[in-house]
Amino acid sequence: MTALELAQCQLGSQIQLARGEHLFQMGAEADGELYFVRSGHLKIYQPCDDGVQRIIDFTRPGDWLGVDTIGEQYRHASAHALTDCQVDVVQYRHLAELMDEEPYSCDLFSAMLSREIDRQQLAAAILRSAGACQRIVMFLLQRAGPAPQAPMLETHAPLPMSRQDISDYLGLTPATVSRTLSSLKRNGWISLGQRGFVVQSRPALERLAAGAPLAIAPQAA
Amino acid sequence: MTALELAQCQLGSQIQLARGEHLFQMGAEADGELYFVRSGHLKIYQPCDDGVQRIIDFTRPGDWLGVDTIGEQYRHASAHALTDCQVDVVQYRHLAELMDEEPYSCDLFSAMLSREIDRQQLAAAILRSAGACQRIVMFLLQRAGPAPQAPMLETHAPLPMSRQDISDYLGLTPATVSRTLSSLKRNGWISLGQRGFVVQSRPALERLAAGAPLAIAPQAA
DNA sequence: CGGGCCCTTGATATGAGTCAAGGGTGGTGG
DNA sequence: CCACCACCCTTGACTCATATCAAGGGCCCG
Repeated sequence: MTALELAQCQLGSQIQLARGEHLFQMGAEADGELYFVRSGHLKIYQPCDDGVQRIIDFTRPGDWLGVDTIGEQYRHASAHALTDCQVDVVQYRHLAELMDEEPYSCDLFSAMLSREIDRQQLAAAILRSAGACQRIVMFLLQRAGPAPQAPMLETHAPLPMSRQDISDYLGLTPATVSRTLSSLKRNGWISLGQRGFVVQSRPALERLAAGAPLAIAPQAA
Repeated sequence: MTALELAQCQLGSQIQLARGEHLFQMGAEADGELYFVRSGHLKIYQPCDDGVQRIIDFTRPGDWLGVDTIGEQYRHASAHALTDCQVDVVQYRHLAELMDEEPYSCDLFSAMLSREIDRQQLAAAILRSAGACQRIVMFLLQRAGPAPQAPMLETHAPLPMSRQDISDYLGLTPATVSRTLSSLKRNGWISLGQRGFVVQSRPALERLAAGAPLAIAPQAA
């Protein structure tokens, strides 16, 4: 991964995206371009026929984009900036050349694609088996990242997408997402800010993610 | 793809699996082995804690297995033969060497992984947005493959997995799957055999897959 | 021929969706 | 700088699809 980062340091040009701009649109020429997100958040979605959009994924800094379109001519989805973003553009052709020269870069790239497959399989598994509350809590824990060193000090995690986007991504409705978040807040597990949240009891959330039921509105912890 | 097939022709050893055998188990050493299914059907699943198993995927002849574990030490899932199978074993290391020598083989491999990512994204999108009937019909259409040349001649498609497996894969219950299949049969869209089915009205199924509602038990076509 | 397992089917329960109204927040224009 | 407006978020009541529970039947295997 380090090598890959270095790779795109040298090979890629950089673009700035303002909130609301598109990195690419579904159906556009892919041109063998991959993207590496340096900062900011994007959503990947397919504009569905009836105006509704199907959210495929949200990116975080350090993610790659466009890896589902290697060897394909046209983009399968659109990428929309939820915040201002810095994105590196990397030609797949350049990576391929690098892979010819550097012996291990090919392994790194394959491993990256492989991890992406695994990530998608995990997401699908969650959609198959988990209920609304479980999905939402898992989503929050993913966004919050790994537990901080000092257990008392929980960090503020950004949540730059709309409830509609979240619900679409999780296969739910905005109403259900809102209700569940409110419940979590009422119980004191999390607190909600404008465009972010804070985990206040990671153990409780992990219990919920593991399948524990969520009481509707009791005060107890 | 042709090149990849050729590749594993020369590089891989072949194994025979009898129905019920495992190709590999979750947690086993991956050893950088990939698999190419020549014939037969397998299911990929994760043995969940409570004995229930989470179906990740079903393979068909021509599919690759283990591509989610490149660069990982241990398997993330188990592969179980639903029928007798012929599987080619390919060392990732050998593929990597091939990629160093043959200029385009690297592109083919990347494209294969990329398609796999896309496949998983599509599966997740279906789980997010489609109801029970839609999921089942899409599943059947996938299994049936592309429409045959002679529209009248619909072929018999195998369905070697149990209802439990299907329902788990689609995020439903065996009861719902059974009910829906019965409805489809009653309406004359499909016919069901022991371990397979026949599409009798592909247009009707495609309407359903596109979102048309399924009447409960009318006789009309 | 007998037994177990899976599939089918019915009745009922429940989680999530739908519809709808009210409130907060951010953005825009005066 | 303030006020208005639009959009999104929240919350409630109700509906509906799908899960659950349970019983009966058929197929395959021993």
